[in-house]
Amino acid sequence: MWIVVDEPCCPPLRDPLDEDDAGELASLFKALADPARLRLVSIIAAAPDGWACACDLHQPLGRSQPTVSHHLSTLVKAGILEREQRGKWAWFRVRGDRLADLQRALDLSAA
Amino acid sequence: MWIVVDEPCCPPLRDPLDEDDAGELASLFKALADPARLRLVSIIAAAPDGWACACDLHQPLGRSQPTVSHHLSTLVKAGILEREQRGKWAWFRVRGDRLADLQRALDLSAA
DNA sequence: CCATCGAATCGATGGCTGTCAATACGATGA
DNA sequence: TCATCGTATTGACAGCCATCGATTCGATGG
Repeated sequence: MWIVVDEPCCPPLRDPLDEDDAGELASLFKALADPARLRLVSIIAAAPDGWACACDLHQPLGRSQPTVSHHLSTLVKAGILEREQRGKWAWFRVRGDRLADLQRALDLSAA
Repeated sequence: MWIVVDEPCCPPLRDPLDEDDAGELASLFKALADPARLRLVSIIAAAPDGWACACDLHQPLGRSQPTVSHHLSTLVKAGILEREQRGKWAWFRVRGDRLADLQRALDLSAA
């Protein structure tokens, strides 16, 4: 009796991105996978000198203050925003290097 | 009696990304905000001619067949993958132009 | 027409998350 | 020290989502 081996439909593929790297990269994308957070990054990036005060973010976003604070914290934890305390105000800046990392990660399309 | 107006902590900002655009962009990022989907894109992009058969994707991913099918469908719906039926096999290709769109969207860091 | 096989859909489930009201924290200034 | 104001945290809730087993769909070949 034989084991009949079907011919494969295609050659085997190797995996160039392991589970750990994928998880790390996914958490970066997840930080940007929300309209409120994207608009936050957009608003902050458009600030004259790159720094924006949290007090100016609630109103244009149309979200409550705790919600905005939550999103800012998420973006900081992901490394996309940088936070600085000035008196009783919190200021934020976009970390362009992290966005550049993401851009580079999307270069697998060039492979 | 006066209404005391505090001086603002910073100049007002304009919003360069409206809610609709943000939602559209966010759904693109959301499609990539999962380790399994990132690895799928990575594996498919690494295929010799750019096309990969679904039958070769379950095993390297370590996920069940329905789960992989669900993720592939998500990526196709987001426009990141392209699907083609060949006999009883489903083949997929990465749409580099959509990834390029994402790369361009991250250019707000250059502003 | 039927058996087979690859892929998609269904139903269920556990976990994650975006949101807000209420509250607590922290810095400033009187 | 106390009142004020900006911000963070807590608690709660509703909705979304990744996952899988079971089933169904669809195409192929006998």
